[in-house]
Amino acid sequence: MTSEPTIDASTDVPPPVRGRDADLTRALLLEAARRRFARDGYGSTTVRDIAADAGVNVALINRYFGSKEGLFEACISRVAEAFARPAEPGTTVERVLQRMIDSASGASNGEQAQMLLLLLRSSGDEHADGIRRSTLEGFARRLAEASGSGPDAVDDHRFLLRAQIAMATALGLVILRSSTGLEPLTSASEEDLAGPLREVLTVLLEPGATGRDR
Amino acid sequence: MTSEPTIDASTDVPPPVRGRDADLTRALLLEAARRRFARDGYGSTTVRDIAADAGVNVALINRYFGSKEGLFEACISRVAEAFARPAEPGTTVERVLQRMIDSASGASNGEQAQMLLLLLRSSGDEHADGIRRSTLEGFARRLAEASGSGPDAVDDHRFLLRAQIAMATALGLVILRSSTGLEPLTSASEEDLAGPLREVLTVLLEPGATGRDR
DNA sequence: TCGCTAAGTCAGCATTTGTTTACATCAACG
DNA sequence: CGTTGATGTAAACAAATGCTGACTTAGCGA
Repeated sequence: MTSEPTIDASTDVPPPVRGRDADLTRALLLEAARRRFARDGYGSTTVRDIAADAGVNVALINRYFGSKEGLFEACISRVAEAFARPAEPGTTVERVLQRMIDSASGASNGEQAQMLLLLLRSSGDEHADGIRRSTLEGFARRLAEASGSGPDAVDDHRFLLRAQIAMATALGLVILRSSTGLEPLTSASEEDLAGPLREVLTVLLEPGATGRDR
Repeated sequence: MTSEPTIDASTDVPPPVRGRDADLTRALLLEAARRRFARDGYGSTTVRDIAADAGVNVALINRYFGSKEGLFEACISRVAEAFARPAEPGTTVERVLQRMIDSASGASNGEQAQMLLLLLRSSGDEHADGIRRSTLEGFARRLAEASGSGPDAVDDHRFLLRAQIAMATALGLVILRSSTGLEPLTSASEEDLAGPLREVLTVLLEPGATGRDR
């Protein structure tokens, strides 16, 4: 996301607007913060780190986001928004499953992984934690619904639990790959991971998969 | 931070007059530190927090462990030791599997969960991170060996990858239960979790399970 | 009882960290 | 031009934090 001036002198009106742009500054701060918070956690990240990464003055964090926690909450909200978007009823198990596989087996420092990691970071602020939890619960609920959770309450509960375990697998995978340099997991290719992951998620989410013994 | 004895001048005896015992002090510090580090992470934990939890003077952290990082490393080493212990060759898949299920589905703030969480925390110190990684890799290797990894190198690699994915599931579960208050996962009983967890781990670790999915 | 050493306490230090305040600079507009 | 409001910069402050050194005290053997 390096700012690219891209000189287009052909157009007459728009001057090469580079320099003062509050929206761009906000975006740069948000991206730098997301990366830092996801990688190092809230407590280990300083506002000066973020500002330096974004190439922006430290004071602007407080100007645009009120406080460090405000910036963190803005990051969380963005992730929540991204996760809440594709809640269409037409989603099949296969779709969601493939999406999870992509997220978990993609680049360990990719945007998807960053967002997942961010959902596990806490600043101690209740509001941010609330957004975090409701985002995770919402995703799990959609997952359970897509996996065929019926009107039966008991089965509903069981499906929800299984969906959350599926989420745990994806999250654990991302963490293990990014936070620790565990090998061969970290260097594993997407194809290497897709197979086993699909098996696991299928067992958890496919209604009739494997004998539900005992 | 919270709940300190404050002033109880009325009571005659009860000031917990713990005699001078360096070993006990060290143990108290280690336990408090483990809990704090596991729950809040390294950066969000202050030495004053730990000392207060342990009911011990702050300066003793530096006396007995050199520094905050030294204390963290001591915690990590203890966890590593605990994880390296039962590496007997007689371990069957079922044994390790049951152990993972117990760890992941037990109390979300139990000792087992705390140790797992600690393995995901980083202080940024290379030495501690090395211990962390080698501990995780060692556990995964033993898991792969127990699951029947043969002399074939390719299969070995596949088994190892699957073992690490299994670890990711257990770790993700612990994180999701302790760090976020995700429901119903957090309040789920051990029996609720054991079933699905066993299915997942079996699919990953049982040698002939790959073709299992109907 | 004395004296010594380990264990523990206390106050403060140097630095970091989040935040604020005052100032500088740029762009638009009369 | 000069003004004005938005944007960015620099310095500094107060609190927090890790750590240190001097001091006190308990335990214990001579």
